[in-house]
Amino acid sequence: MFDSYKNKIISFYRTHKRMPGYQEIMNLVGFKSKNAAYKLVNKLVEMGVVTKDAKGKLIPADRLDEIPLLGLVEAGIPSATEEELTDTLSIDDYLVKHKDSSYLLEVKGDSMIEEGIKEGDLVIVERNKGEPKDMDIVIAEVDGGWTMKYYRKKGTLVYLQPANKNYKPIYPTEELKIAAIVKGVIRKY
Amino acid sequence: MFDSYKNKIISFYRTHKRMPGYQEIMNLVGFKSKNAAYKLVNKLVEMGVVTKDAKGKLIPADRLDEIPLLGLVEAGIPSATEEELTDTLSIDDYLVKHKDSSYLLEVKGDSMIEEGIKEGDLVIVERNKGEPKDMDIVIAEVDGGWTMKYYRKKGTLVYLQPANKNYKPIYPTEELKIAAIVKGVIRKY
DNA sequence: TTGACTGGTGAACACTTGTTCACCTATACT
DNA sequence: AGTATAGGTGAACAAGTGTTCACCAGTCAA
Repeated sequence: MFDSYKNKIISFYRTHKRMPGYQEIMNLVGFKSKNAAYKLVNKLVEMGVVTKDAKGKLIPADRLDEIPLLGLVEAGIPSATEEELTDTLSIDDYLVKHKDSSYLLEVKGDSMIEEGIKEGDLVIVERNKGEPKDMDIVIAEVDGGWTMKYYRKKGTLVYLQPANKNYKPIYPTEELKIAAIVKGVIRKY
Repeated sequence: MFDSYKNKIISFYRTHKRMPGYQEIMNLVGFKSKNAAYKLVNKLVEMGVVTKDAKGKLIPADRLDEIPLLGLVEAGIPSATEEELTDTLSIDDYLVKHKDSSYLLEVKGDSMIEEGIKEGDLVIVERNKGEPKDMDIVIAEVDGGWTMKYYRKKGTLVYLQPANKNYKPIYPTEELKIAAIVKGVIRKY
């Protein structure tokens, strides 16, 4: 009878992509007084489900966008009852630092298979981030086509190395165009 | 002089986690009339940067939370100027279908290395999703500890198979507790 | 029984909301 | 010349915003 209130507000946020106002909360949960909604909200704030900003407007607590991070696989998954999980993580924020210069690319081929990047995976790449370091994974142009490889730099020698024994390193004949540096990998099953 | 307006509103959303009101937009971009903000907003709506809901309130267009999906690695990265990218993707929504039963676990060890899951990766797991299928990757309890393995089911025979030649399959002696099914993998560089 | 909470109603407040209309430039194009 | 047109100001509107105060019905413990 109380978690129900919470869930209604959360699902309002999920569908409307914004927080409800107090009158909207009234209608949402069936109160007849705006103040009842006001008190309900304050309780949700104390619980950390939701936050208010400087103007009192509701903003979603981090937790709504985030997913519980439970720890190591070895530790297993705690029982449903003890929901005292402190650590949560926003996948978006974890993977993407600079939203304006980040892009997703779909992986074709198996040239990075030993790095754990398989065909069909998506890689998050960041553009304009200066010179890559040795062993960074980069998107580079060679012979008019684009590939993903390790960026290798030993002294003045610069080349591209696949993560697959079956392929040979690529020593660029002309200039080596680096389009972006790979910052993350995501795979869906 | 106009993209600057757009960026100010977007960064307001990024920092405040909600859309500004019209008066807030005024102060944000330096207008002296609320109506100027109103017209600006309507232009942004036509551009698809932002949307209005039934009550006229602003809600972020999908694009703000999403990241451009450019296509295959082979296709490379389009030049910065031609920003006509239609396809965008929300990493969160892509990976997480049921937010309430999804959790993140950190991977230890190399037992799934041939599946491209390395130590330090995070896996997104979903709980309570019924019986796993053959070759699903699961979090299971064996001998009092938890591991991640392939769930194998051949007729009545059920066992756990690692994705690493150096390890042997595990044939459960007693009951096999499946805690969750792995739905995704994320890795940050 | 008394008294303290808890959770709700109802009304009031100053302010912000989204929206509309009339007016005022500039600049660009015939 | 004139005349559109894009982009801004200013004022007004009803409705919703967050917040506060007074009040009231139950439940719980002393």
